[in-house]
Amino acid sequence: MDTRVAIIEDDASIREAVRQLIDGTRGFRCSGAWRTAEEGLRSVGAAQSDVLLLDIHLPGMHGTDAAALFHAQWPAMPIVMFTVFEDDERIFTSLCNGASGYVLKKTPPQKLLDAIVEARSGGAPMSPDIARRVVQLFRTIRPAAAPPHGLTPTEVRLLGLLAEGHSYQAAAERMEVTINTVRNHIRSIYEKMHVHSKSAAVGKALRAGII
Amino acid sequence: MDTRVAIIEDDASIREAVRQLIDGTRGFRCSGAWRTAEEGLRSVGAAQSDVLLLDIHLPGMHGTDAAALFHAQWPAMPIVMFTVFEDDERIFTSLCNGASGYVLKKTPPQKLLDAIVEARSGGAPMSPDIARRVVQLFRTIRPAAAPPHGLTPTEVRLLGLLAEGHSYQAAAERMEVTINTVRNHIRSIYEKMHVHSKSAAVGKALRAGII
DNA sequence: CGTCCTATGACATGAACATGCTCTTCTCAA
DNA sequence: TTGAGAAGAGCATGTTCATGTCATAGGACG
Repeated sequence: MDTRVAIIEDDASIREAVRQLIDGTRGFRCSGAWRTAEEGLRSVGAAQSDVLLLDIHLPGMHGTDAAALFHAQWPAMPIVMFTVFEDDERIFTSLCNGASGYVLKKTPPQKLLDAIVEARSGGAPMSPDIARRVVQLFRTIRPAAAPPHGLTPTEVRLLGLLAEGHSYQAAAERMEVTINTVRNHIRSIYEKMHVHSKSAAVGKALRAGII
Repeated sequence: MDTRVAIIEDDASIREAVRQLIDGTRGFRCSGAWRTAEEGLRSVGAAQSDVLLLDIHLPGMHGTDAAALFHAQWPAMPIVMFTVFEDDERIFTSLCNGASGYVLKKTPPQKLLDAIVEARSGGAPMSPDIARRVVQLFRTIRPAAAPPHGLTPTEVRLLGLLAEGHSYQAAAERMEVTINTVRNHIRSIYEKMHVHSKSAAVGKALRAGII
């Protein structure tokens, strides 16, 4: 299954260039490209995207704010900020608002594709400069460390999809496995978390900061 | 000029393997390899290293604590944690203590060399899993502004019970109403929240800070 | 004084879930 | 190199859920 990428970018030439890069690469497909966050918010859900590329400087709502709305509505869809800005404020806000990656527009095409793949597989793609700043920002803050949960990455991803409201069948399609495999993962999640229902697992996972 | 790498790692076989990897690669040179942080602290300065590879599980002082001492004494020398641990606590402590990278021991040799180069050039090399965790830690410090949700107190209470894993029947008993009433409340919760399942409602409610 | 909203209760039915088994493949550490 | 653990896949069975439709009673509001 192709990786479906949605793009929100106001500069038409950049937008089309990225779209062509994505549609022109095996294994990738552009599921939609919009000029503003507002337009994307109305359409990106229907587009069933795996990853969202989100510009920051947009007409209307800023990308940093839009990230929060997209993340609230589709928490399982990784958001990769795609911008020229590399100031701490925007990086910090974006990541706090739910973005999972942050790549600069000067990133070469292949690296951008790598970042999309990394984001889809649950990673956190960042341009080197950004990664450095993130680590530096880290030293200035004190987030609460989550306790170890013993869940595998697959199980965490599945939990995320369940929290979004997916059925077993829908989650299986997203994860590209059969429903039986999903059942088994759920089974081990329940064992590890000591729960016996989807909603209990989702509740516990969110409160524990696992997802 | 070669990139001079110092290693602190208690496992002799790993230590020697890394030393050979580094010394066997053009452009890299091992400037020293020690078994404990204490030994390293006495020698690494003289060794004039560009990058320090620091294990966490060490006899004597832990790598996470040692990072603070190394960073205080040689602030310009990037420290890359090199470990099997990927729990939030150790990641968090290491980065706060001055480490600028965090790579897992399962990292393939070429990637490890890449990480060293990236660290030397001011970057923040991190294994994909680690980068993901770092970004997730960021999200925990988001100041959540609770938007109005339109749910009645009864509905919120019911949502709380569902999030704890109660079934309709169990929730009905807790609320001292019949299961049919619970069904009807759930129905209006779903309408207001635009969801169609318990887990979706619980997921959305927790992320929105309703419960 | 109607009427909108909330809370309450009921019945029915098809879909989704929870959990009991068995099985293969792969990786990694002992 | 063997064995444990994780991921993946399948099947069966009983339970719970999601949603349709219908109904009564008490506040709130203009």
